Amino acid sequence: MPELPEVETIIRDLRPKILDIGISKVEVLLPRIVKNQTQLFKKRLTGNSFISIERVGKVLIFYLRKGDKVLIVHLKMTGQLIYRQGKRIIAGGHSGEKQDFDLPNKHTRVIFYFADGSLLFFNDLRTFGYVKLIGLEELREVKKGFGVEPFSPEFTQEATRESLKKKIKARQTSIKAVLLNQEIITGLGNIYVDEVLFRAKVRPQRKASSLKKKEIEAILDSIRPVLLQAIKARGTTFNNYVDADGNTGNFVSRLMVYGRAGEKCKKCGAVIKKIKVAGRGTHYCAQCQK
DNA sequence: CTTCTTGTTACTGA
DNA sequence: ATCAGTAACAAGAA
Repeated sequence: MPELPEVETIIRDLRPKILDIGISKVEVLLPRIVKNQTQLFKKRLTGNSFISIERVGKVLIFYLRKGDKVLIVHLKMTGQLIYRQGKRIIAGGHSGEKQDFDLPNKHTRVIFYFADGSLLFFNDLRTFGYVKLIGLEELREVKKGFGVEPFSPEFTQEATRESLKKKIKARQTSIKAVLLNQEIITGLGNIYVDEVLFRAKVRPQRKASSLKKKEIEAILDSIRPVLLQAIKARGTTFNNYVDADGNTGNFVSRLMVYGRAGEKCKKCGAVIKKIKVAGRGTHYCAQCQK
């Protein structure tokens, strides 16, 4: 499940590899993934090149040298962007475990061919993800739909914090549902919401409106540290995620609650519980979190 | 066979 | 209009 740290890791990996390299060919193996715009897709990308890559929440934005469109990619649950230097397997690199598989494979949906012989594969087992071209106007609309970026300068500003506190207090649903809502704060998904709430010592099922000022502050203060640690570990591979080199992330061993139901809390030894909140599997320590 | 997995959105009802 | 809750999507694992 790629969330902010995983998407950020992929972008950082891709930048030095594919920027300003000509795109010589594009292959679409599943038209649904490019919103059935295969012809337009090929026409706009072939002979073009990516000049920069940005991220909004969990969405990747690839800016193009030519034309007035940008390419946006959402990995949803099982999407992957894997870069290969031709057919050669890239040795070493990062610390994650090497996923040595052949590409393309049956989950490959789109292939980008670069002028230097390298390849970028968009793989997606469950095909919820997408790769699509949108105009700058639509890009503005997309960006508008997202809330505050945890790593933007404004995130720590007093005015933003006050506004976030107010928004959270006003919600009549669980704090977990609030943190999953990309329109308030962007980038958190099921794994990191559970981790943030553990760090903040707040139970996920608590009603947002019931939280004390100090508890909301603890939550806001926990977001950056949790995400930073995860980025440092190159993300969390729970089942499907791999980075741009096809390597798994290393954060699983550092998870405090997610995926640890029935195991002992690393802080207090109590058994980690698993319940359903906001329709999602939710993990917490009843002793550490109140 | 059933149940579970999740990011996002469509839909429903308040 | 806004908000909240749930089903749906897809494909595989257990």
